[in-house]
Amino acid sequence: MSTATQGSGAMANAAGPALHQKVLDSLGEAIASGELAPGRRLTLDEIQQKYGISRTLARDIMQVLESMNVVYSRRRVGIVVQEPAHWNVFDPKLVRWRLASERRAEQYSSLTELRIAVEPIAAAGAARRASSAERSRLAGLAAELRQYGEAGDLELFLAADIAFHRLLLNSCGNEMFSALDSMVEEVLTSRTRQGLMPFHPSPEALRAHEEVAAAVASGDARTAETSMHRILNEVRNAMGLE
Amino acid sequence: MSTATQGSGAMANAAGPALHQKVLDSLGEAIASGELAPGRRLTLDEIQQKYGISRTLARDIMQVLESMNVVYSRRRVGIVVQEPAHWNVFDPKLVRWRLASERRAEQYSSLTELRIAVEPIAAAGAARRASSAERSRLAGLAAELRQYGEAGDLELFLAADIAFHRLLLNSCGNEMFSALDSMVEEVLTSRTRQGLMPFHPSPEALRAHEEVAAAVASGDARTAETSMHRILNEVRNAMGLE
DNA sequence: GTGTTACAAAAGATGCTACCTATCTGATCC
DNA sequence: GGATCAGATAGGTAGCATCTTTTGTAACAC
Repeated sequence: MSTATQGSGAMANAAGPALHQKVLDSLGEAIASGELAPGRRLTLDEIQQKYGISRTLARDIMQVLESMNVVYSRRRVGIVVQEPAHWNVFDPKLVRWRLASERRAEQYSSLTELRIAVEPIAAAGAARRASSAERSRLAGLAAELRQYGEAGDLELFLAADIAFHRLLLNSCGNEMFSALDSMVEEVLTSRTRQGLMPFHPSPEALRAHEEVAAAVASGDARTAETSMHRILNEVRNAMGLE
Repeated sequence: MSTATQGSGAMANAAGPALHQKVLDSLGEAIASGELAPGRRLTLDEIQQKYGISRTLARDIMQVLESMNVVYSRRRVGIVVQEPAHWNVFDPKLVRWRLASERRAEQYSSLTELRIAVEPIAAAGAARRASSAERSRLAGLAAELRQYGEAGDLELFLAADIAFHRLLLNSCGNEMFSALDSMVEEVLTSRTRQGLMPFHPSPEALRAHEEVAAAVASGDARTAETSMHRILNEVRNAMGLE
């Protein structure tokens, strides 16, 4: 009897290796969107049956959600969706889920405010600590930005803009700032793609990027910071945060 | 034979419910400290035997570490420690592990730079969006700071300082800033306790806290931001970041 | 009759063993 | 040097035992 029913497992296995990922994303999005509201109770059995997965897998997935403080689990009670205030909102998975939900506007505005806070300090850090290769690459990207911006090629402009901001975050010598690079990319991409924040590169923005690059190149932290601040002030105004 | 060895499980079970946590922390600290260097390969079997745990538990724990981008796992290869550049350095668990390691100084300096970036913007946000209860409580905390600071009671001063900065982050209306509150608490606590950054509340700092509270109370975002900046400038100087 | 404590039962996570499968890697063979 | 094959190892499945917490109920006191 102990080995008679083993065969059934093989069938469900056909779904490929990313089963874990799929269920985790599905559950994560349901929570991020509010479909599974805070306080809502789940059980492992429920998850197992809903997604047709094994208990082990359901446990693994819940373990990950618990480690993100998105749910907590207690014996006899089950698995409970946490209040959003407890979530690890810096986890890239959670950011992704929130951006995929109806509430994406809130996530964008939080991320933008975070950029406003972090990027000027990152620019100052880069001016102090970037390698010479990074400094010159930054200047090259600023030149590209002008070129594509004036030519009106939004696609190439976006690519250069992403590269510029990523490089800055990665060369400022603070690994926490560096970890924000993919989120900044997400914001920049979406404001071009989804038109949530229409963007025509203004002469001021182009000039400010060049000033940041120049200040970083010459090691002038204060100017780098204020110039970056100028870039983000436009963003701030465009989003109506002020 | 299939059920003969079931009894052995019960014995190992006596260790309490937090077995998971214990092994996770142990492994996390080993990685954060560099004892398990990037590129180092592990296997589930290894983990199982080293900690005397079951495969299920070992898998759960690795799943969590993988979700933090601290390791990645591939079939036939095993579980590989990631480069620090990929880590989710905003995960509170990871911050805790890094603060527990020999490299805690790096973590403190990253966190301090993050504070310098975020808190002024948070102060501005609070001036715009805090509730009236929050505004008045902030003013009360500023008064407490002066009282305990002048009385020389470092312990009570620390408690009020933590409460002040936490409240500010929690009332600024940005849930990402809010999520940083426990990390700020950690930094404030340690600079008092471990004397890593000796701190005697200066008259300027006391005054700046009051100015932030007053600016938030009156809804003056710009003043709140610059006053908070002044608080952090002292921190910056004290840490020799400039 | 009402409230309070004590105990029993059940629900559900926590942990374990055992198995099979898919996939990658490295060695072997031509 | 390229194809083939064997083995190692995570990914996935099943089922069982245990421990904790809740809840329901019974007994008892007031």
